[in-house]
Parts: sequence; C-alpha cells; structure tokens
Amino acid sequence: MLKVSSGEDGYLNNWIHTCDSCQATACTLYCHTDSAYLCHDCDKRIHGDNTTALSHHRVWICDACEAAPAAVTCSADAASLCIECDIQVHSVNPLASRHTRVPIPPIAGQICSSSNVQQDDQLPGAMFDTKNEIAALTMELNLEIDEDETDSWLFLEPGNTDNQTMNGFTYGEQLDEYVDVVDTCTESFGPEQSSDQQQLVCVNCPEDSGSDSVVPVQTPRSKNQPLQEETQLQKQQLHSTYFNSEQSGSKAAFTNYPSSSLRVPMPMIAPAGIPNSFTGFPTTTTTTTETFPNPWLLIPLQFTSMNREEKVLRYREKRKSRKFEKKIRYASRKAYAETRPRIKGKFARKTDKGIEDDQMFSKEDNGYGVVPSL
DNA sequence: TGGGACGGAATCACCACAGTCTCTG
DNA sequence: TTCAGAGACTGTGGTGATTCCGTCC
Repeated sequence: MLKVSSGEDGYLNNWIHTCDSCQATACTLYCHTDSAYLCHDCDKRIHGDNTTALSHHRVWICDACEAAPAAVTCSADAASLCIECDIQVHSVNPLASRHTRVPIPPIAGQICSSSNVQQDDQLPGAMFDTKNEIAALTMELNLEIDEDETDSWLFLEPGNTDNQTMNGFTYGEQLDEYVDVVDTCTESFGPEQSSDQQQLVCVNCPEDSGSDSVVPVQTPRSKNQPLQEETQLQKQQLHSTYFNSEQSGSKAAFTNYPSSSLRVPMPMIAPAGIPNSFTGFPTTTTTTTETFPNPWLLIPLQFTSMNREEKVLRYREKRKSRKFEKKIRYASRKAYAETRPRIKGKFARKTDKGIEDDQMFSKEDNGYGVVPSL
C-alpha cells in the first residue's frame, strides 16, 4: 500500500486509508471497538499488551479497495473483500455470484508480524490458520436453499409488513437504505464531486472506460477491478445483508456479511428474542443454531447514538438526492436496440431490406459481425 | 369536511435478437 | 479432459396501458 495524498475525509486519493494512530502509514486493519483504522505496528502497540485490548473487534482491510474493513473472504478469488467490493466483484456474472464467500470473523489475538500478513496462508480476518480451514467452513456453509425459500426469509410475516420495524426503521426504509450502499462510488464522495471522482477512482469500471463497444466478455475479474452494477441479485443480497442492520450507511460499520449467495437463510429475522444490537459475539441460542450454524454471523455492531444519528441524517440526505437513472451496461445492445425496427414501440422482426442493409454493413466491416460502436 | 372526477406523472409490460452462458454428448 | 453444438438466458429502447397521486369542485 502506498501513500499518495490524503483527502479531507481521511481517505487517500487512491482509496488507501492512513493509520488513525500514527497517521504515517497505510492502515491494514480496522478496530470496531475503537472505531479506528490502524497499521500493524500501531495495532501491535495498542492491542498487543493486554487481554482486554486483544479482545477488541478487529478485522482486516479489504484487499480490493484497501479502505474499508473486509467483511467476507472469497475462497475462489482468494481475497478478502468489504461489502461494497464483494457486491461489485461478485455481481459481474452468474458465475462470479456463485463464489462462496465466508463472512470474516474478527482477528483473534495478536497479529504475527507486520510484514507477512494477508499473504497466502494468512488470509485476512482469519481466526482460521489456513485457506484449507476456510474452505472447510465454506463447504459447511454451502447449503443449497431454494430461491423461493430464500425470498421468504426477506419478509418476516408476509401480509403484515406495515407495522414491522426495527430500530425505528421500517423495512421499506431499510430497503432504501441498502440501495444507498449499492451506490458505492457516489456514496463515497460529496454530491458535487461524485461524478468526477468516480472517473478517477473507478477506472476499472467498464462503464467508466467507455470502451464497451462490443458486449464484454465476462472473464473473471481481478480483485482490483470492481464493477458498479445493480442487479436484482445485488438487491436480494443487500436486502438479506442489511435487513436487520441499522448502520447501512457506512461500510466501516460492518463486520458480518451473511450473503444470500452463501445460500444460508438470514437468521436475524427468525430469532424473535434476540436484540438488534450486540456488543460481542453472541452465545449460541437454540433458535439461532437451529436456523443458522454460525451464530457469529448475526452480530450487528453496537453504535453510539452519535454515530447512529449521523448515519441516519446522512441516509436521509442521500435519499432526498437519490436518482434512479438507468445504467447502460452494454453499449452494443443499446446500439442494436436503437436501430431495430419497431411497431408501436415494440421490437419488430427485421424486414428483408433491413437484413440486406445489415449484410452490406457486415461486408463493409470486413466480414466481421461487429456491433457498431457508439 | 369527505368523496368523486380529472389530469399529469410515474411505472410496467411488450417485442426481437445478438451475444453469452450452461448443459449434454 | 477437451470440444462442439443446442438451448436457455440476458439486456437493450420506444410505445401504450396501467397505476398512483395531487388538485379541484
């Protein structure tokens, strides 16, 4: 991680977050208890000396953006990702969406060394020693649940949604809130600078590159190539993920990420007696373990009233200025659609003349049936 | 003050087809 | 294990139909 220059919000221009303690080096982990980004040395200094500090809830920083706390580990990509990057990376195509991701538990104990963390066998956030252990857990979690069944988890009591609130939010608001989270690039900057900043930050987004004159081949994407796509799957995942969390506005606020892609029903709805906020890892309850084998997945963080108020205000501002603009993912398809014959707005079959024109066009294009670029 | 009528805005479904993905042999 | 082929799936825009909401009487 290289330090470039620091922005007003504490983020470096290349998304790298500086250590909140020494302010000199890039952070490598985030302590939820202290609400601080720390480098290894500072973490060792702060948390290394007493058992109380060691129990602080710490997680590694996302491998992709290197600015937010990692929430899941993808064994397929061998990377730890924050929620936003996870969404971006794994919503690219159905194949990627099938990657099994394991929510990252907090760092247990002291970090071994400051030089070799997050490498190979020392996956971020792991109380697991090796990738093998993570893979084992992954298989454990890889429960196949019917889509309809998964959907049913999204609603506590169908037909009685009016009065269902959590922590003062209605579910509808929660739903809105997660849409906020999706809009990652915009979220991270002020409204005025968002578009420009996006151009700078999301250089790997195909939409930003402006080079998608043909339908892109959906190859596996590296961890540094996040995409901005809002698919229905995303919404389902987000809905599942943030349904019960009151802190959706900040990616730094999460430590757990029970993605629906894990095909694990969201447990936070079922256990009626479990409070909405937890301060630590919950003890196993009968209800919890019956519906979900990993109780540590359901721990929303406790927020201070100030934090919450701040997030709520921010969320409300966002909601006011939200715009649901259609995003064009495939310029080639847009071009095709615009040139297609229509009858009352509906696509119509190509006429013979249209086919002839297309053939001529193809000949002019050296015989390749390349979609004309915009 | 409540209810119906009206108009504008918003939302949704429909269509064809190139390209991609998945499955099977 | 690799390859080829078939079939399923996705995404794209303009229009009309439908729904929603605010205003007026």
